[in-house]
Amino acid sequence: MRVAEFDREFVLRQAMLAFMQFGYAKTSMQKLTQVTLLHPGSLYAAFGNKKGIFLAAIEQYQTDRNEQFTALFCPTQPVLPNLRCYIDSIVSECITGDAMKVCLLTKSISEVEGQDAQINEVLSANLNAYENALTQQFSRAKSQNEIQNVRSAQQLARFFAMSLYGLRTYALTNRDADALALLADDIFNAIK
Amino acid sequence: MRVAEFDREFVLRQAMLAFMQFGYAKTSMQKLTQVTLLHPGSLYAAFGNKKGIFLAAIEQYQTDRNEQFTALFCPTQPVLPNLRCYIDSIVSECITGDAMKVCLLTKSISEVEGQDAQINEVLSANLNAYENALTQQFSRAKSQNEIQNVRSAQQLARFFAMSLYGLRTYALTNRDADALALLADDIFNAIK
DNA sequence: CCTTATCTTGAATGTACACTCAAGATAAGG
DNA sequence: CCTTATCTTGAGTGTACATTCAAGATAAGG
Repeated sequence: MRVAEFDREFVLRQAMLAFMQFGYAKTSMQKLTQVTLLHPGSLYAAFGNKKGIFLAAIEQYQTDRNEQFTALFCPTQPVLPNLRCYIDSIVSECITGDAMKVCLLTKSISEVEGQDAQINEVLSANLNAYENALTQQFSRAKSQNEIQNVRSAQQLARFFAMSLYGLRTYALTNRDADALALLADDIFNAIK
Repeated sequence: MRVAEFDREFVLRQAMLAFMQFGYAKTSMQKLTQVTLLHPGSLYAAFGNKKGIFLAAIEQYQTDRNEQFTALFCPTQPVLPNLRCYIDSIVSECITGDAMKVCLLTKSISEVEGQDAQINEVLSANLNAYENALTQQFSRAKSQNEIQNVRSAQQLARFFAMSLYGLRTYALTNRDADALALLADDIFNAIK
């Protein structure tokens, strides 16, 4: 007879940013109440427990990323320039140094791998979906003769995803714009 | 008038393995007492606090890795075959699924980045040293005409290091031996 | 073999955490 | 406007944590 007052998307994006910045273990419920502007009772009523907030935040993260992805990789445009834009946007995120410099999925799987089966499954599924989305793009690039590479679209997607994971990790200790730009060039050249 | 009874290297390697498996936050002092077979008092007397144990474990990790590295990259042998062996050994570590499948340095920097200045510095310094060691190898490979790549030795080293960071991350959700072998091939081809 | 400095032991301490719950507030239905 | 279901509030609870410390054990020096 009464509707929830808080904005679910706002709450989950705030939680998402906290998890990206501090990691799962170091994001306390107190910190979550602060950034979401919700009290413990409301958070527990809405999401069950800390793990529930985390899984919901991951879902929100993936939703947001999918939107960006489909917006950037418009099917009427050639793939390669879009891929280039995509890499450059990631380099930008790495340089600015805010929470988005990390990928919530890879940061989380690196932290909690082997600790919770459910979290592992969700993260794996999302990372696989990401790889599949990239495979589709490489497949289209090949069919449009944008890429004359002998490697399969899946293989190119895997290499590309792997490289981006590495790029974000590398950027954690070297935020030099030129160095990251050169690495981005290398990645781009390696998938052409 | 009495000498310490425990084997410092054993203790630090056990701690190192725990930190690699569980991460910094989830490796409790209780767990450290279990794996090191030492009581809290001894650990605190020897290393000050948990952070001290962590930093000492990182030092041990780097010492061990340097030994392996200099053993593998013998200066009388050509570089490229050694690099190939090196990648393959990392792929093996990723597949076996034990603690060594992760790099303590990158896993730690991913978890605690921005949380403790001292830990950040130590991890950054060690990762830089790793990049420099790789640069030396690529430099030698170029001077011996093993590599006709136009990119600088430093650039090749950065790309190689980045790729390995990515490979280890990728392997966390896809431990398929064939997939990892193909990615290893791609990395090797991209630096030749 | 006795002294003494140092190590070892593990129970105890204070703190921070995830989580609960009962009381209070508020919106929809009649 | 009153009822009632649901949300909000925040103090409270039990647990797990990092850390301490005083008592006991043990090796080296004289």
